Formats: sequence, C-alpha cells, structure tokens
Amino acid sequence: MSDILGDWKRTHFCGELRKEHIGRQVCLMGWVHRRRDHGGLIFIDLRDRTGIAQLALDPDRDPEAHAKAEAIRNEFVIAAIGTVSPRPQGTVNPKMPTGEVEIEISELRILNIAKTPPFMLDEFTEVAENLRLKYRYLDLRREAIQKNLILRHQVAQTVRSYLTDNGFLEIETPMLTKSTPEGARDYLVPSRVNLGNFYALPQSPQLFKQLLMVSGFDRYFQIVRCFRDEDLRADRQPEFTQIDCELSFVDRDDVMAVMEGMIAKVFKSAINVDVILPIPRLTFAEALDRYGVDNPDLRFEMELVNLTEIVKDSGFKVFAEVAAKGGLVKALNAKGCATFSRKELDGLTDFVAIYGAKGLAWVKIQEDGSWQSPIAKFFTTQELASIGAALDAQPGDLLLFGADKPAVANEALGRLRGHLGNKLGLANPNSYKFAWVTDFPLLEWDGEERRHVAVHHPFTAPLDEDIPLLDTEPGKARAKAYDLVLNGSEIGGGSIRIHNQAVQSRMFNLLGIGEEEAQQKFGFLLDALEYGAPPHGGIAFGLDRVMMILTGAGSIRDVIAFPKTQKATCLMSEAPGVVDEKQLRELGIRLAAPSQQKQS
RNA sequence: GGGGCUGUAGUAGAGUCGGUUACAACGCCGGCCUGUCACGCCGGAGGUCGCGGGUUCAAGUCCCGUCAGCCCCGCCA
Repeated sequence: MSDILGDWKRTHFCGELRKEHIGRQVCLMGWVHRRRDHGGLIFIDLRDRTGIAQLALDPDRDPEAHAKAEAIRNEFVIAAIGTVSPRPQGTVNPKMPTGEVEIEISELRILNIAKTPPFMLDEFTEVAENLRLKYRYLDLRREAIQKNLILRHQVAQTVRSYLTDNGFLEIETPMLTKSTPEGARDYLVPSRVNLGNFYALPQSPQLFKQLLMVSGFDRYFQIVRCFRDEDLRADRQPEFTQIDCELSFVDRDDVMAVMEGMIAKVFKSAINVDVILPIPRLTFAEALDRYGVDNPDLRFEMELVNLTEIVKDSGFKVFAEVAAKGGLVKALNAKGCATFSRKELDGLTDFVAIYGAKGLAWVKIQEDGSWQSPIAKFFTTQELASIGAALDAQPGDLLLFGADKPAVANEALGRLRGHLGNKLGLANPNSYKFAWVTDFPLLEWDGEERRHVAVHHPFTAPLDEDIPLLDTEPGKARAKAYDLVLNGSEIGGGSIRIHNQAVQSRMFNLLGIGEEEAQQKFGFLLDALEYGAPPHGGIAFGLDRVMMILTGAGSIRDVIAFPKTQKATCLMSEAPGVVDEKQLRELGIRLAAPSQQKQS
C-alpha cells in the first residue's frame, strides 16, 4: 500500500514556501492535515513542523498522482514533487503564510498510511486531557503545543549563549546521588551492587554546584532535570527543569545583575518584550505588608492596608481581639465592586476560607457615601473616617477585611488580591512585571517538628549584620536570599552560600542537625569548605514556569513534551509499572503485603 | 490525607420533573462534485450513558460506593 522513499530528497519545508519560490520544482514531505476532494481537483494541506502548504492535484495534468491522492486520508505520511505556482486570481488565502502559492503536484509517494486518529488534530477541536496524554505523540503534532516546545528550545539556546558569553561553564552533575535531609521527599533508586543502599535523584544540584565553586570553575550553569516526590499542581511536575547557576567571588547584587540580564535577553528574543533593568526590588517584609504574599502580582495595585492600629480599641470585638492577641487586621479596596451580589461576596468568603480565614468582612460604599455593611455599626464615626481614609474609599468601592494571625491574614488577603486581580481583569496578560524579593528570613519555626527549618536551604548565608542574631534570636535573622517574581509567580530563587565551615556547622546546629548527622550527610561539603572555598552564590530558575508565562500556557503540561498526570503517572507509557520478581530479587527488595499496595 | 469540578457514539456536547426507539454537530464509511482552504451536497454506520451496587413498575437522570482526569489545601528547603 505504501511507497518507498527511494532516492527522493526533501528540498523545502511546507511552511517556508512563498511567492519567491514560484516556478521552482520542490519536494515536500509531511503529514496530510486535510484533504479536499472536489471530484476532479484534489487539494491536500500538507503539514510539517514549520506549517502547512497546499498541494493541488489536477486529474488532467497528472492522472496518476491524482488517482493516488484519492486514497489518501488524514495523517498519512506522504512525499510530493511538484512546481510552486501562484494561486489563481481570487483564490489566495490571506490566513495562511503560504497562502499565495500552491504546489502543482506531478508525482506522489505514500510513505506510510495512518489509522484515523482518536481525535482531530486541527486547532479547533478541544480534547479531553487524558486522551491527549494517552496519545501524546499525536497531541504533539498539533500546532499550539509544537510552538511551545520550539520556543522552549529557543529559550534554552538563548540561555546557553548568554551564560557562555558571561563566563559560565556548562558542567553536568550526577543524577544518581545521595539522599539528604531537609527539603522535599526524594525519589529513590535502589543500588544492586550495594544491596540495601539507595541513591536519590537530585532535588537540585545544590551541593555539587557549590563544590564546583570550591574547585575553581568560577561560574557554572546547567539546564538540568530535578526531581521532587511531592504532590502535583498546575505549575508543578515531579520532574522539572531548572536553569541552575552558581558564581564565585560575588555578593547578592552581582548575581542579580548577571541574571536579570539573562532574563531580559530571554524575554526580548522569545516574545520581543523589553524588560526594564534593573528589576525593582522589595524586601520580604515589604512584600508581605503590601501584598500579603512573597510572590506578588505587580501588574495591578490594590495593596493591602494594615488597619490594626485604627481598630485595636474599637467596639468590634472580632477585630479588637485579634489585635490584642498580636494578630493583624488588614483590608483591601476592590475599586468599583460595590455592585457585587450577596452570592459573589459569599464566593469571596469561601475563597479566603481555603487559606484558613474564618470570615471576610465587607463594606460597600454607596453612591451617597454611606456605608452598607454588617460591621459598620460597631465603629465610631472617627474610626470609620480613618478606615475610609486609609483605604481611599470612594463611592462604588468594596472594602474587604481580614483579621487573623499575621500569617493567615496576610495569605488570605494576599491570595484574595490575586484572585480579584484575575476576576476583574486587572492583570493584563501582555504585561510583565518583575521584582526581586530579598531579605527573606533565614529560618522558620516548624511547630510540628519543634525546631527551626531553613526557609531557603541550609547552605544559605545570613546577612552579615544578622550573624550575631544566630546566637540570640535566630528566628529574626535574615538571609542573603532572593527570589525573582513575575506576574505573581516565583520563577527563580537563590542565595549567597555559606563558605565558612564554622558558620555552616553552626547552621546545622540551629536546624537541629547534630554534628554526627551533619558529618554523615554533608561531611563532604563541610570538608570541602575547609580547603579554601571562595565566597559564592547562585540561583536557579524554573524553566517550565518561565515557559508557561512566555507561552501563556495554563498548565505546565503544555510546555513539557511528555508530562505526568496529577497522580504522577504517564498515561502513554503507563509508568510507573510493576517490575519482575527477578528484578526485585537482584535489588534485595521484597514488597510489603499486597493490601498495602495499590491494586493495578 | 482533605475539599471541589468533570465523566453520554471516534471527538466535544444537549438530554427538562425519573417515563416511547438516547439527540444534532464534527469525524468516519459510501456516492456526487474541477478552485477549495474548518470545501459543499446526498446517504449510511456508529452507544456497556466511566464502573459497581441500591431505590423504583421504570434510572443517562435519584442515592451510596468506586475509578479516572482536572483545580485547590496540606506538602513542595
């Protein structure tokens, strides 16, 4: 049924043919996107990764090729030789880049037939994602997702050339490495030659890149896969890609300056957006105060306002008690939203409840300036005036209040701010607002484990002026850490590292990692720090998240060729799967009782 | 571990208050058609209503459970 390729050589890609090619004899190869059979004349839209070209088969001109074309169906793989011709007057298709020409086919070869695909591969058909993932190789033929992956390649190329131009060396680090405490759950790989021992897949090449600095490579980068066995989200996959960088003899400003240059170059080359440098900075404390979260969407205002001082002595017990217990009373002004219905307000209350808020007080400012609100009656005229002034309340505005422990009040209102920004269309999808967030706390108290844990990671250096705090109030020490935030998404983060063995040991101590454990888990790093480690620091960007923003993808799966489902399975390969008893025996592994295993 | 949404021909959907043979579109198959481009016209085939149980004279529809996909909380240094 199908023909051999023979000695045919492709001369052009489908999407590149233009008026300039008229008169040329060309040989195209690709997939049949669509066939239009007029009884006599047959048109075939031939597709490859560059686009679509129209093949014209005329029974009068070449009966043999035309007869062959009658059997052709969608997604057949064909090769065609013909002459690039102008389309007749009035039949030019301005919607297609190749719409001014067509190829008058003289010879046709069917290189492979194809079953009818389980779903249409055109740009119009919405397909359930589980089906797309099962037939991923077909889904990947579709233009939208091909464009994403092609852009991803271009971004990777831009990154490589920028970093190379700036003295970075691309060096690979192990995939089979050692499990370390702290951080995410590891993916483990059993060792056959060391029965009972396990490698861990890297959560990031953190320790190795620091050791490369100790080795004197000065600047390192890697576009590298990382693995974290945690639950998935729309922007989180168990294996994901980092643009991982480390630099020697630098402080924070040096890292941020080099890296924002890279980001600017990527955005210019990928989507022709000019990133204004330097990227503005705000401290973690300021971000929380003004936006409630450490990854604010800066495309719109609607900042949070702290009303704790104004309401702490008010007659509204809910607010007064929160203030008395050290909590926060904050509010935001949803401009022009006094028209919200009761149902919409309930929806907002449900939304903040997700983040632990027990309620959401509201005030609608009426056209006559009066306050419609269940809580207005609890405040004095003076208090109302102060609240109104603090929030710049105007007729038609909707004021929304949260009162809780600082963490809950900030997160609930901060997330509400982001939610409203999207709902009200304040977040312009064509706008790109970057910010560095700096001065993160070094440590965070873990109530469950009753110990401090590192906010960034255990190798992050404290601010020089906060080092004395490590002995007195470690929880107040700030870190030389920085995140790059874009449109409400954290796209990168890094820090200056501890390069002094004594400080690193002290850090482990603060984290409740004993000397023996530190030696066992991180001994090689501690040793290395004693052999002349330069001051160094670095950063890692989430390439997948960057690509989501550059492509406008709603899901991380749309920028990854073969992604996993929310349950971390691959619907195409059906990974993970069971393995032979023999394989397990070689690894010295015996499975727990079947009742403890997932049925499959 | 928890909350929510979805599941009906190959695809994406409609299906009212539980009531006749589950509907139209796209795709597919056949026929016709020499300038279409999401071609058009005529005809045809195609269904375990995710799966299991229950209520009922009667279930796509109501109830319970379960599976899968998605979104979220926890988790993700």
